[in-house]
Amino acid sequence: MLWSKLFIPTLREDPAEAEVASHRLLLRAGYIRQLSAGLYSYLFLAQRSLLKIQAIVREEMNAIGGQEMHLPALHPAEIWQESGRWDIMGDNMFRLKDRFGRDLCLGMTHEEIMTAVARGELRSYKHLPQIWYQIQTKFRDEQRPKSGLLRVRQFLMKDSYSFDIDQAGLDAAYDSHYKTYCRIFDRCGLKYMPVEAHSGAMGGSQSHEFMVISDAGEDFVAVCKDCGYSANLEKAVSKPSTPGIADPEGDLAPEEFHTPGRKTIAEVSAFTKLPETSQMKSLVMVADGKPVLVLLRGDHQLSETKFGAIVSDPEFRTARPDEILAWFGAEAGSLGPVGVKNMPILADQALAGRRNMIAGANKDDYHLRNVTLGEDFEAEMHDLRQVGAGDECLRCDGKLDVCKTVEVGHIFKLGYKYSENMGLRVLGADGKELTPIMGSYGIGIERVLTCAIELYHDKDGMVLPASIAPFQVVVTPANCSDAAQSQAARTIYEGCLALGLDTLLDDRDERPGVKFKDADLIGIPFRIVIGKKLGSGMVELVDRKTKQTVDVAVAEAAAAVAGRLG
RNA sequence: CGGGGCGUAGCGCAGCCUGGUAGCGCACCUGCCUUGGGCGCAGGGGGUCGCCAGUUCGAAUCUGGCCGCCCCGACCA
Repeated sequence: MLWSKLFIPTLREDPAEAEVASHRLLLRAGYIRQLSAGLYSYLFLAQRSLLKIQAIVREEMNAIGGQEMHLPALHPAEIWQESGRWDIMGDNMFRLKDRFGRDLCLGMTHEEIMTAVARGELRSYKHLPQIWYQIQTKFRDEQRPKSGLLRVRQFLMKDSYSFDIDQAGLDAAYDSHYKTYCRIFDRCGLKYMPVEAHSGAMGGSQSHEFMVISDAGEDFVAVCKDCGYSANLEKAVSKPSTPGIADPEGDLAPEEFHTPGRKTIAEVSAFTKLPETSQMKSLVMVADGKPVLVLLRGDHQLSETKFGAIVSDPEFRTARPDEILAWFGAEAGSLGPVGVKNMPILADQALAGRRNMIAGANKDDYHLRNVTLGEDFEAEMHDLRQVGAGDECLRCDGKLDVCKTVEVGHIFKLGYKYSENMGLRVLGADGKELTPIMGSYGIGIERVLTCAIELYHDKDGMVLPASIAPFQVVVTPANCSDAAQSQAARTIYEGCLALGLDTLLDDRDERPGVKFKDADLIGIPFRIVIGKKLGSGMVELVDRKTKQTVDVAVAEAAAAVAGRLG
């Protein structure tokens, strides 16, 4: 295509509101423009790149028997009420009413709709298995859209759904999606890692996320460099580090001591000259309207995801100061488990086997020493702790790292939640009704592009993988008013097209510097420059990533690019 | 939703404190010039100063309210 005819509004300066690299470059390179918070127009370049990503996704989904569909984005409330998610989704779902006052919503995902299609039509086990997918716009009323295309209110998702007669079938569908996702992200040129994930509001058992390591991300993942264990921090497990010093021996009785003004773990640690690992941290939570006392080792953090799963109330909260005072007779900072009778006590496994620790005395400015779980109080033991960097891997004793990541894909074994709630049944070979088991599998299309930019950029702009770049090569005559250069550029451009390359001809009447800067900014992998060397029949082939330049003959330029693209 | 910041031309910003003509750079248009990393010269177009109200002879500037956007936190298939 001819650059002079295209709308590619590049900016010389960085837009003020863009912080993360991908956001800044998408705006500067003329890929996107913002309409409103979390709503972006995808201009020509972005659309080309997104279409390439979608084409890769389609090819790979079709290769495992996926059948593409197109479903409504506007859904009646009833269908979400049937699955129970009308209430669960809360404010994250866009809701509206039609002219008759009927409740509708904009789809955040399509489990309900796919299941509704299936239950109307799938009658026999012979119809299974099925993999259905779509690549469509999803809507989420995010509390805080941010970071350009990373967290938006309207975005493209490939979501597929598998229907199988039994667990083995689901396992196979899950496994083939896992492998397909690896192929898709490989082809898109991403560096990514599959990690064990928490299945969240989707429900279901097994789940993996496909994560790209990036400071722009919002998810934290624990990774073991030695054995490859990796899991979302919401779910990750580890061996706690060894306590700073061994516990005092013996069957000692709790003993009160004065700790004036020492409220935090760190303050009590400094005051007692004992490491934080010698303390019990007491947190007061409110779940289902009732208080719960949570105990952790002093240096550990509560995993809210794990806690929420145990109390099965996603709406739990921390207790207010007035509630704490009423229940404990003391303020936060002097709380402990000894003598607590009016609420359940949940203790983290890291406290098992520990003896004679420090805890709050439930009396302002006092703590207890020699507190032992199982002797001085009883508690339910659970895994409540959030893994921290430096913890030991449970599988191999290696050290765990914690990385910031962006989620580009997520696969779930849904189980029977939707088929059961929504009445999807087929007849089995034995003539009895059976409930199909489902899986659901998503890919954030824009996030593939965003992550590629986060991973691959330099001071001059994007360095996109050729498979998802809007064009593969740009042909740049240095001086358009030079007829020979223009003519040679045209010839090479047509040669590239003839070889099936996505080619851009920069025929703009601009100075060479402008064209070079723009080409670098929008991230086209190769550039053929026609300049003064044309006199000796040569042009330059420039690699965007390495900036390395080689001279090639005019007649061979197109083939040289094609060769490099493989 | 809590905390912070910002709203002046398409983009980046100054002016506001101390009220009186709306400015700069880039981009854009015309002409000349130039042609290997965002050239140069000359001329030109473009802004209800986020919105509403108030104070004042007079408001981009002071006061109040509202709206929008960004960042941190909380939240998040």
